[in-house]
Amino acid sequence: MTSTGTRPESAHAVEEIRVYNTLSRRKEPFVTIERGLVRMYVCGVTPYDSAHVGHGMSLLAFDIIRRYLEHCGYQVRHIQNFTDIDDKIIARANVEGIAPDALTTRFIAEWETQSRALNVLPATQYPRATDEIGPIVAMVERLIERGHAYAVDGDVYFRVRSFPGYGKLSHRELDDLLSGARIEIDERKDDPLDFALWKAAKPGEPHWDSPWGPGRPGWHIECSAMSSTYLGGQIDIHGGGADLVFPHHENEIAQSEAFLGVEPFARYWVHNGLVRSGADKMSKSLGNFVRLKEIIDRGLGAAFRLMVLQSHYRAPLTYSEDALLAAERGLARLRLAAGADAIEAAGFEEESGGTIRVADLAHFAEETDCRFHEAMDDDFNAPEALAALFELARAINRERGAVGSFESIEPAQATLVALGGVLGLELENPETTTAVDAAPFIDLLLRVREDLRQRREWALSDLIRDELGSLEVTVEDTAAGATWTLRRG
RNA sequence: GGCGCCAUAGCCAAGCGGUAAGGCACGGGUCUGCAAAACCCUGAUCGGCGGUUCGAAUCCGCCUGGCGCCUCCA
Repeated sequence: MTSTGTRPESAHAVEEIRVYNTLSRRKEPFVTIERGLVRMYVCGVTPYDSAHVGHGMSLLAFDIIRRYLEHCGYQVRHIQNFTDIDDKIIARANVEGIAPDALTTRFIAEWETQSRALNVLPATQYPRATDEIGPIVAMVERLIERGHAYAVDGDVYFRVRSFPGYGKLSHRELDDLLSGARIEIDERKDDPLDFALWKAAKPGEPHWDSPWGPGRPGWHIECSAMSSTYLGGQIDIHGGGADLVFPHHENEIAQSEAFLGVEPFARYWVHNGLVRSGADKMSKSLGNFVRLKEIIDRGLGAAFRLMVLQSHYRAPLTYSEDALLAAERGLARLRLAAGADAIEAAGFEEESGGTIRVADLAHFAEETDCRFHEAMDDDFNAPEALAALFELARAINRERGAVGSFESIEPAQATLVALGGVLGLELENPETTTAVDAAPFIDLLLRVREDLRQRREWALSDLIRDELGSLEVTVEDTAAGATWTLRRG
């Protein structure tokens, strides 16, 4: 590593970061509870089905935020949960005729595999709701003691009217919520908006013992409990998709603040925009989703990350096959600029007199570094940061063509690779699906072809290139000979 | 019905008061036996109508179109 792209670990540097807070609806200076440490809780998934592009967007958005904070010298304690018990899990398990935990184990494993495939840094811990029943029950008991919750027939509900700040995150009034009239009236509840903390088990359902009888946690409480267990009381960042603002995060605030007696529960509420498929939100309920697996299996994981980076994390992302392929092309150009292979293979001759240009490029790299950090400091504006990297890449490629000496572009390449790395882009190690089995034969074919080219037998030479092309092998002739790459997709 | 968001070139997408980043595609070049890649050149006044301002894509109002949340959801 070079010193390029790193930041001083001083408080001055980190205080330049501004983060948009859903709670205040504005960008705020980022100041952590404890200097140098970020306590971050990001809502994970309910593992009852395969992850789709929307989950990937959230995963990447927070991975990028985390990487940048670490780059700025913070230690990030990152907790991501699995809500591995709820109605959908039970329903799906019943359909498949397996136990709920067998189902969730499968999808959690899948999630972890895909997370790795997308080059997402592993969270510090991945707690599961079913492993945290003790803390959950304790929290519910405490809420009852304090008058914030009440038990009815084995269920326990949070008394929304007991928490004055209810609605502050999603900026709603209780009465406005009621007018929505989409809530089933349950006569047993004090208020229709009261939500379940604990649900009595129905026959055949998974259950745990509790002071209110056998049952399971309701949605929302598990996150409050896990956050408290793994991060202590107040935390710095609580994240998730924009669709979690209400009711999930609103309810979490009510539970956690009522429980902790501390406000705010999370200093920064960060929400990523939702992925759209055409005009609509992509979701399982709409059935218009693309599975993450499809993208990863096609070797387009890094391209997907670039696609996500090209739009702001808070803005909705319009997903399309075209956009994904466009990102793949862009990624290839960044990698070309970052890589040393091409220049060596091309065997450009050293030229003197490139000094001034080299100085220009070095200077440009410094400016890029500045622009990159300014963009990322401003609420993680990755599209702007990435734009700077693309311009640097063009400058490098231009320089390479003009001067052709590796030494002249190496420092700029180091900057490009370092900054790309901050965004989780591995520009040096393309995820080539190296066909080790076929490689010797392809090399042999190209050697023969080279001989044909020497004899100017273009027809046969082109035939080999075309045929290889139809076999997903792209052949490119350079000044130093032919190169080949295996196409993906 | 309530709350909120968005509308920028063919597509994706930044900018959010000082006169439009970037990516992909298209077209024209350079290079190449040809091709590919790379590089160079080329394209928008920012949904519509008013208003505020010396100045607005950026602020305010109205209109049109679309989306999200209010029910499971990253």
